Amino acid sequence: MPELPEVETIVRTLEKSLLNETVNHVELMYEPLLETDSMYPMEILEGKKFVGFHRRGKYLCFEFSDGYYWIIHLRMEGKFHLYGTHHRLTKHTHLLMQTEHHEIHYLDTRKFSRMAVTKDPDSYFMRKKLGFEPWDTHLTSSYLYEAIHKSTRAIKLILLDQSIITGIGNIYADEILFDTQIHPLTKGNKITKKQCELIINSTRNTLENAIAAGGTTIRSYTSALNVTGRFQITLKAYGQEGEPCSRCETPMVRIVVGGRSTVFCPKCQKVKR
DNA sequence: CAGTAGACTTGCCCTC
DNA sequence: CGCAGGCAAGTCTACT
Repeated sequence: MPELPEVETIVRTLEKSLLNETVNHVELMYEPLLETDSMYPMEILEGKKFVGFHRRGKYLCFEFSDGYYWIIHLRMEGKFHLYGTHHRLTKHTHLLMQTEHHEIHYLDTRKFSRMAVTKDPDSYFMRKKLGFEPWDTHLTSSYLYEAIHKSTRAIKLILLDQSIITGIGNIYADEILFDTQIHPLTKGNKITKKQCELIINSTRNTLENAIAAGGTTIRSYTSALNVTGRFQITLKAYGQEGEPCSRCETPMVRIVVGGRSTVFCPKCQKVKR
């Protein structure tokens, strides 16, 4: 499940191989992956050169010559396989892109991911209503407090709301709440300004550590391309139901918050209501 | 307007 | 063993 650290890892990895390569051929085999309001078809990228590699929230953004941008959201299982020579396609390979020295396969077993080609990435991301990047200097405890102090929603759902802070998914939301010892059901209007500061610091630390480790490896998910789960960070909350809390040994508990599976320590993360 | 619920998608796991 | 059903994820749309 690629969240911000995984997307960052993929972008940086692809940059090493693909910078300045020209696209010779593009083929989108499963057309619904392209958003219906994409400004251009995938084939427009033929003859264009990879000139920049960016990330915005959980979106990958490849910059091409002549001002084109290919933007992709991997959702659950979108992934790239990069080959030096021709490689056979699998039934989950939905896009093929050939450059001078590489063959890029895009796979998505659940066909859940989406992509678009545009010349105006700013307005594209504007429409997605993304909040601040975790390291944006505008993301302060005052901003976060103002954004949530009247909200009746659970803090867990607030962390997943991409319009406030962008990049946090279900895995890191649980990790951040465990780290800050905040109960996931705590309402936004019960979060103190001090806790807002803790949340921001923990978000940055947690995501930085994950990026340094090359992204989390969950189940079948491989961090990027041919790089498999060699690196793996230890998750203290997500998926740890029934395991002893790493702080106090109390068995971790799983609940459902807004339809999202949520794991926390009932002793360490007491603050509620 | 804020908040919630359903749709989308499909492989996997569990129960019957 | 086959099958039905629940679950997982992030985002968008529709509704209260």
